[in-house]
Amino acid sequence: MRAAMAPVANNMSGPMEEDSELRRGPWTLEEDTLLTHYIARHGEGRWNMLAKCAGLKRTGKSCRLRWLNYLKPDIKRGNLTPQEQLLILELHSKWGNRWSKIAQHLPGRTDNEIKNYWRTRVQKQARQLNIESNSKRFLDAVRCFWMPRLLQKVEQTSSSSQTSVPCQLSDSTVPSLPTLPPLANWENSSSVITTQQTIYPPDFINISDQTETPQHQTSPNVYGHDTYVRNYNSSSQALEQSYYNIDNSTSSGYDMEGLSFASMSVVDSIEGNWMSNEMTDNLWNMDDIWQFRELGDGQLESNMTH
DNA sequence: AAACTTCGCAACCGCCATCCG
DNA sequence: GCGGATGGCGGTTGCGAAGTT
Repeated sequence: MRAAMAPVANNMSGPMEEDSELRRGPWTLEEDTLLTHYIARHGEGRWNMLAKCAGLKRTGKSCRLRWLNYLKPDIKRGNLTPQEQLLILELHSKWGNRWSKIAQHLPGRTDNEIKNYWRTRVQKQARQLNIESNSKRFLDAVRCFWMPRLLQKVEQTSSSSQTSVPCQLSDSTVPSLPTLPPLANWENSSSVITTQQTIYPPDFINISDQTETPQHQTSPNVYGHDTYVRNYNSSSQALEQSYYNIDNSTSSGYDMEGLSFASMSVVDSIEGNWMSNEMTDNLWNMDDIWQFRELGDGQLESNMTH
């Protein structure tokens, strides 16, 4: 789909006549062709000059953006795969809104696309949960629920179709398992959850930028990837036990600083729900596994239980 | 089927850093 | 060292499509 901003010419006149010829809004096929051909011959860079020499009535900035976000041959189009989504979540937890840096780890994806994904999908979930999307509560929820599910989805995808994993993850860019816990706050809360020391295997991932200190330091490696996945692929009960010492018998749920998920048995429902999804469904998002409704006084209940 | 709402995303804007004469 | 040009980045806008009422 193309956004169809009306082509607007600057309505300046007189001395600024040259500016008035500058086009804005959606690019035409002709413009795309001009830009593509020019870059094919002369390469990119010097965008203002490039725009003039190519005969484009566009700013250099506009040309650069059009090329980088749309025309460049290695741009990957289509829905983000679970792998890519997982990677985005992981990297965002490390680097925040540094979209271009995150995009460097997703070949063929642009910072703009990732930014849009975050705003339209991730922040939407935060809104639905009535949590600030950059709050610790939301990040914890993402780590503890969304990312593990994504990981399992990744596993299912890769095992069911070994032929193509759209996201070409190198060893250095394999997504880490959720940077789970900052769990300190959980332990300090009245949560019925007590956490085990390590919830994910840092070794699974090795995001290349080793010079940066993750926002949330990880625990020593305990699980290998296989173990981690096995835990997920085993019964959800075992899953719960392996990740959280959840006392299902004594509580209908747990309270995460006011974020009350319904009983953790919701995991069963959640899995049942998205395990049944078509593996070929590329447009897989959090909605599939993470649907809550408000119960009032800030409490949330998963729709999966219904 | 029409009106309305929400979603997805391309494109723009403004700020900042770097380059270069 | 200075200042303009350029490039890069994150935030925001606005429109058509899709979905809902």
